[in-house]
Amino acid sequence: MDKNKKYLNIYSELINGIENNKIKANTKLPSENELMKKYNVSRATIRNALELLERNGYIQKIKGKGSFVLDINKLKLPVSGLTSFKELNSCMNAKVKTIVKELDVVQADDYLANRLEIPYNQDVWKVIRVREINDKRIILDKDYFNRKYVDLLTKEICENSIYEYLENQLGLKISFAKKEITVKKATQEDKEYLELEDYEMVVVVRSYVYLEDISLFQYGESRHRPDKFKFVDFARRNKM
Amino acid sequence: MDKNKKYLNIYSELINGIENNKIKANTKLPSENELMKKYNVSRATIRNALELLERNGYIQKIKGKGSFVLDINKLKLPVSGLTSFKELNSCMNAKVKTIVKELDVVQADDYLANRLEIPYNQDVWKVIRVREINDKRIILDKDYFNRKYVDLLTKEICENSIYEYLENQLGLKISFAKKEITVKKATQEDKEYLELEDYEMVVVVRSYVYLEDISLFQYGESRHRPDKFKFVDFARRNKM
DNA sequence: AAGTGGTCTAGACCACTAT
DNA sequence: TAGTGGTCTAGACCACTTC
Repeated sequence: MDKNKKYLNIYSELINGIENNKIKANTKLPSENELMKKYNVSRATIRNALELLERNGYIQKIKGKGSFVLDINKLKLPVSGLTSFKELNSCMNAKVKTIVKELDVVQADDYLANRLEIPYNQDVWKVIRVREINDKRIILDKDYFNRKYVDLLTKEICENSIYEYLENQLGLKISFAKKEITVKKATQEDKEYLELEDYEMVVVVRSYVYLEDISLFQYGESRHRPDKFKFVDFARRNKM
Repeated sequence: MDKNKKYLNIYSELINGIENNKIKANTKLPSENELMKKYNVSRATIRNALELLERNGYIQKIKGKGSFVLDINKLKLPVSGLTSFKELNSCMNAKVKTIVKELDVVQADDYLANRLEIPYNQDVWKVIRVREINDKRIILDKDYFNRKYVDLLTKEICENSIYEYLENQLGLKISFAKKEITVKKATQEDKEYLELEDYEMVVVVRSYVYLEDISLFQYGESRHRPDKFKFVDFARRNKM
């Protein structure tokens, strides 16, 4: 763990304290001055750590007063900020299963070429998965990966976490994503794959995911039964 | 504008360049070293400015390479990050109208006391508004404000922007919000106020909005006709 | 007046990318 | 090897809150 990055170590030490309730919500953190002494680092390092805590909704700094610990139980952040399945379902206690319906290399048609910003006919991984939650088929995930960045995908990888494979095995660095949430009439495909009951609509989450070097490498559509969908967002007011 | 904050001035100068296309997408910004010389400031100041640009999706920094300008047209950020109505509808060219259906001070029942974390029976502003987009009643906004922070609200204020009033007239500093997007069966009230056509469901955006001193001052529900709803999010991968 | 976080300076060394 | 952004230090002054 210890990557010799002092501010990250301090950051995670503070997070641990907050999540284990050793540092209580609505109390003050030690001042930046005190933290400097405690960790024997410069103020900029402390500020780097606190900046991360603030950005991720753990604390709120107030000028002249101090850094206040927010109630994470009340604010319950979207855990990762990027992954679709895990992020969109905070149903931690649910029984979850992934069924791979399709796993192919296809050649980009106009639609895909456009979505992935690649030439027509270029190779693309196509992955269609159904997510079962508590034995009900609730989510249909259709994902497309630029083959240039992903040489191989297997059924096993797709049944577990593709992202874990991409990041930990292939060493791809995912940096940001654009997401779009809309509601659409359910298609024939939705009705086939999902247990939609009487619902006529699905929630569609489209994502465009980029690597660290700004290359677009994935386009995905996550289609949810509306009653089971929930998206939680923590947003800070922009400066200026 | 010049608030003597160098990094904010540099930040907005760079934003202007990007938005007016003087600084082109997919090109590199000058290096931090060059920007230091250009603006005659220290590197930390430049880094403060670039950090803001990166956080807001204008650039992507790549170690060893430089700061690359992202295509804002492709990524189209949620404009403000907090306000409900404007943020959730990027229909900029649409004709928009707000109709105030109800504007009262009420006493918190159990539900509201819970939502706003105030004692039972405490005074709360209740505002119910219908939003017309292109002459169709599309959104029903139900907002509740802790009276402690908002002494007076008028029909005129509610027809324009309540937030503008709170921030610019009352000087309230809004700092962050928790939002939750779900889809629910339309209620009788939804059907009454909105032109739902055949849709049986509405998209519900619940927000809890906090001031700079961490006090919760607003709870709101924004109820949307599903076909007109769209939420766009720009998310960065968390460190660690 | 003392303490807090916000801004800023002027250095330094590092890991990474380019060539 | 030279240039880039990432981390870190040791100062300084400011505006704000608390007393």
